[in-house]
Amino acid sequence: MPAWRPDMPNDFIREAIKEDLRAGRFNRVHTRFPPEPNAYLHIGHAKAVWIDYGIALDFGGKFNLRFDDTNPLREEAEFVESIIEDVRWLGADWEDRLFFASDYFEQMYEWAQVLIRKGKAYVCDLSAEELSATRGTPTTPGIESPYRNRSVEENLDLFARMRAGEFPDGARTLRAKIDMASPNMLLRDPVMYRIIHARHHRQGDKWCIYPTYDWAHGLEDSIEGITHSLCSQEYEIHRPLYDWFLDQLGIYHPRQIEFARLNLTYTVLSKRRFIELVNGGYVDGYDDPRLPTLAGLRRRGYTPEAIREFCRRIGIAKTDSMVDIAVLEDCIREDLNRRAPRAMAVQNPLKIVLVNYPEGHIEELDVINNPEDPAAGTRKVPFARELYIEQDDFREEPPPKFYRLAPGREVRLRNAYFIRCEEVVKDAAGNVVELRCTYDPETRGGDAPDGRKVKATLHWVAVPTAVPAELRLYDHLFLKPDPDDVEPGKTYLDNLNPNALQVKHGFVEPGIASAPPGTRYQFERLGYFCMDRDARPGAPVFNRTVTLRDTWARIEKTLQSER
RNA sequence: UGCCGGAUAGCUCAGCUGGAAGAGCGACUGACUCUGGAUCAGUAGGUCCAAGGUUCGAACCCUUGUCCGGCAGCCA
Repeated sequence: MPAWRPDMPNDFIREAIKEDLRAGRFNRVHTRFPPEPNAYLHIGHAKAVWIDYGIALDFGGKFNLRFDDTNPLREEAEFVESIIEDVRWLGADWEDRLFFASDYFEQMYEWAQVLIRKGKAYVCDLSAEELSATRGTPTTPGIESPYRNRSVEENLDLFARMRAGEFPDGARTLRAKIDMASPNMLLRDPVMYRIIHARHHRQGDKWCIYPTYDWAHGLEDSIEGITHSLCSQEYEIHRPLYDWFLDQLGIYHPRQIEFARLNLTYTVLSKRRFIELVNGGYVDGYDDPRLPTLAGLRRRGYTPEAIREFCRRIGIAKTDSMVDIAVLEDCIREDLNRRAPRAMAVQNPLKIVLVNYPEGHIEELDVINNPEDPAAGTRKVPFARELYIEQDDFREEPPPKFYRLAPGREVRLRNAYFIRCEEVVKDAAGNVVELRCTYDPETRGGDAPDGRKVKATLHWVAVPTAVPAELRLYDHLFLKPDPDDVEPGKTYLDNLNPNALQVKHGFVEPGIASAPPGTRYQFERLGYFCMDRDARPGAPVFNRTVTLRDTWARIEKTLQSER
């Protein structure tokens, strides 16, 4: 019996595997992740990958990446590449075991002949419509096909001719002969092969009959020596079929175990809906940072570490679950708080002038890169007479509990000086366009020698060296936790959050303006940001991954409701 | 009406072969503070869907009921 990590999670699948090992049903662990190459992976797939790979890791076993490419109508090589990239990015390692179900087609064909010879499969001439009509309903049995009792010889001959391309699409199928009255409708003589004259992304025109999922999947697992075939809940009712094919063939028999698929609040996790959102122009492609695709999350600034931590926290459930997206956000905050260097950026600039600061002078201030990580060191940040601060950080008539800048009030500029607002400059329309302030040279670095305190610290960027930056502020894609929570006649699209993306034209400190795409920062007091691939050197574009945890906003809300 | 799952803290979920009810998030309280939005610490919370049964002992096993989800592609 192999050793396993003593500190591994204690979920029901790992328990089942331990039991299999104890009982001698298997003496090793080998899992696989079997995506169909017809879409981009999303966070739900990350959960599956991390269950499959994590279990292999915990039991000192092996893990395969296998493309389940049995339907040439839907699959494309493009998706093979993106899926490989995503799984590798997540951190799962399949070593040299990258496989394609289509490589097993010949073996599957031979096994199909075995079933025909055993009288367990037959060629059926019913059309798709006829087949559907004779399948019955969940509560009434189906009707047996008139072709069900063809001779073995005739079945073998017709099956060979199906393969040879003698029949058009849909003309015939190969069906398993099981039980048309089974309460499990999947056992009512399911289709094993269908005729599809289409070019396969790897097999080209070699085949015109293609195996269905139910027939193929167990065989793929068997061929690869998988021990535990882990899949999502919707395949539970397929398990009898999975077992039936393997038992009839008498070949090596892996064990299928199902877990609940992931649902996340304020978003959707379905290929079909991604397509609708992209084609409808609601988002800008499959790697749009508003989408929970792995490509989108990566572009948004999520790290593989955060996604793995998320998978660890949500665990493995048997029942359908809806996970609060706040858990995912907490994971990325926790990770980035530790790792992301701090920087200063202003989203909605308000210019201030320090009237007692020398004109034309620029000084370099030493600033700590990450208070959570002393090893991150320090950097120089330029300071000057003219600065940008956040519009929200100034109120001409401050409400109670507003401790930021206001006329006559003193605050600290982070890592710099105390400043006091002396004068408010407005345009003809009465809008505040500039603040004239004084600074206290004695407070350089941010502390007053006389020990006086200020109640607020503001972030800022020096005007002469400020670099204009596009800041893309992302929020939840949908307005409601459950996007399907709609009135009759409306759809989930009516719940789209129109402010899921807000573009701001702000400024960032010069030192970060040319960082390569993918570089992550915490912009002090604003949130975590990640350089987008649309950026050009000197013309930065930052995506907001997530805001800082917003305790103050909650306090403010309760204060307001008390009044 | 058939079959298969499920119901545990405000939310989302763990809870192995029966042996003193757990986590994360959220909430609340406090500490600290040059991010009043960070960080850290602590507190509260549950008729384990209901009723009955087996047992020395049941969240767990059995029965019945209630409610929720899934299943009628030649998709995976």
